[in-house]
Amino acid sequence: MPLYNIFWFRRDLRLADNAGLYHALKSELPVKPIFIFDTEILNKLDDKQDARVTFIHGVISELKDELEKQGSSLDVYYGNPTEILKDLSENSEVNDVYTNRDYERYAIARDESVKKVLASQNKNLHTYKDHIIFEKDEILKSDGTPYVVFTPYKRKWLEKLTTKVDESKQSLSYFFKPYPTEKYFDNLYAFDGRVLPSLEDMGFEKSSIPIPSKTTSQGVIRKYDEQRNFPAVEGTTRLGVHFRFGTISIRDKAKKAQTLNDTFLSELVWRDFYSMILQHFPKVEDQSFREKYEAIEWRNNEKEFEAWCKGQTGYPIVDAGMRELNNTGHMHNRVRMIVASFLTKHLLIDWRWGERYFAEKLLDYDLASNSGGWQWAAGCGTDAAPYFRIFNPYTQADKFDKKRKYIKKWVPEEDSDSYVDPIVDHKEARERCLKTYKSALNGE
DNA sequence: TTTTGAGTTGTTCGA
DNA sequence: GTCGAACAACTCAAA
Repeated sequence: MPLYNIFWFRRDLRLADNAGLYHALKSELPVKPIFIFDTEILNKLDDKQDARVTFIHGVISELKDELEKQGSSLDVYYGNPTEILKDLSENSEVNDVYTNRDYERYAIARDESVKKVLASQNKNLHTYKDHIIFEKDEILKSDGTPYVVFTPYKRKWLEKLTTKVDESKQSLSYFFKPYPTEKYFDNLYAFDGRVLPSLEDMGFEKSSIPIPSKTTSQGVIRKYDEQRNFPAVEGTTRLGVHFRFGTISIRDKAKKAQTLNDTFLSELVWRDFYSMILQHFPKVEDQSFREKYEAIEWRNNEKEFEAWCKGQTGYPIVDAGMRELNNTGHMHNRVRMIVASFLTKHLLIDWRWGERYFAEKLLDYDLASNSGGWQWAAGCGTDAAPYFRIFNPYTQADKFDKKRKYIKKWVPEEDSDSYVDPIVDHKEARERCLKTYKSALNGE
């Protein structure tokens, strides 16, 4: 019986350019790939037709097929990762476990306990950077502390790209270089994988929400800066869900962004920025980065929250966005800002309520970016919009959906009697918001 | 240590 | 219709 290493897939569901898989395959021993449907996460999902579960299930099934074509397979488990890896580590054929790093609070705790369990068998958990370009301590100010303002962070991030780490002659940044994982497929362990549990086995049903393609036309990226603000146009890449689950490589896309469009590259820097913020300041998961803002007296009216969720606020651009989200698991970025501003400022509902709703619905939900974005909108974040910057939903619609194509698609009744009246008056809500924020921040 | 310049995505008002 | 200033001071980054 040969000794082998385990490669544990998590948020890196691909074979190409996968850092941890590459390192595992380069180790001396054959590699057995595994995936775990984590009950700690799945049990918290209320929607039994969660589109992300359907998506992951499909991806895992494909991954298993691909590995079988390589003469190997994928062992898929359903349960608590620490318990499963404890059982596996007691097998004397298992040497070490390889995986890619995950930076969320739950994942960090989970990996710590897995590490302990493995250590009790004198086995190691080897972890690698794969999900982002730069980790939290790779981009720091000259005094060694983290940036909390985006622009200087980005400057340093771009500078770092050009640093020479090795002597290769390639002009491609070292940090964008792909891991030639496929070259080492011979080192995959030959075995018959366990039977893949069905969605129903895990208490879920197939969702009918389609997943955006992972191939984006170069044209979209090339014109990203011109077109990204118009929700009626296919001007954004919709790659978020693929970054989230690692079905594409961030290095590969960053490399393309570098040559095709600075603004798109900038969005990928934002992704690293908010990941870095979450790593250095884990509290931002559910607390305002700026403590003063915890003093805001949210109105938190549940009826109004429900109207917002359902897209029944009487503000066409807001309702269009929420209905797009509810129906597709996606919302255009410009509209995300508008609905977030509306919830926190017009309705004075705690940004955490909105953040949780997005977490439930968004295919591309990512804790770091989601809490970063919501805190930006609420004004309580790192680099936040000043609180008096309150989006006017009418002006935003005129500017970015001039022909009302997007609005008409989701709110066809906007001009008819059947459309709900505005839930609040813009001017009154604006003044109420300014007053509420002002008194909270002045400690009154 | 002090100083200086700057900060994703806006809106409103009045000239 | 267009334009600039005010919004309200504050914190951060870097010299």
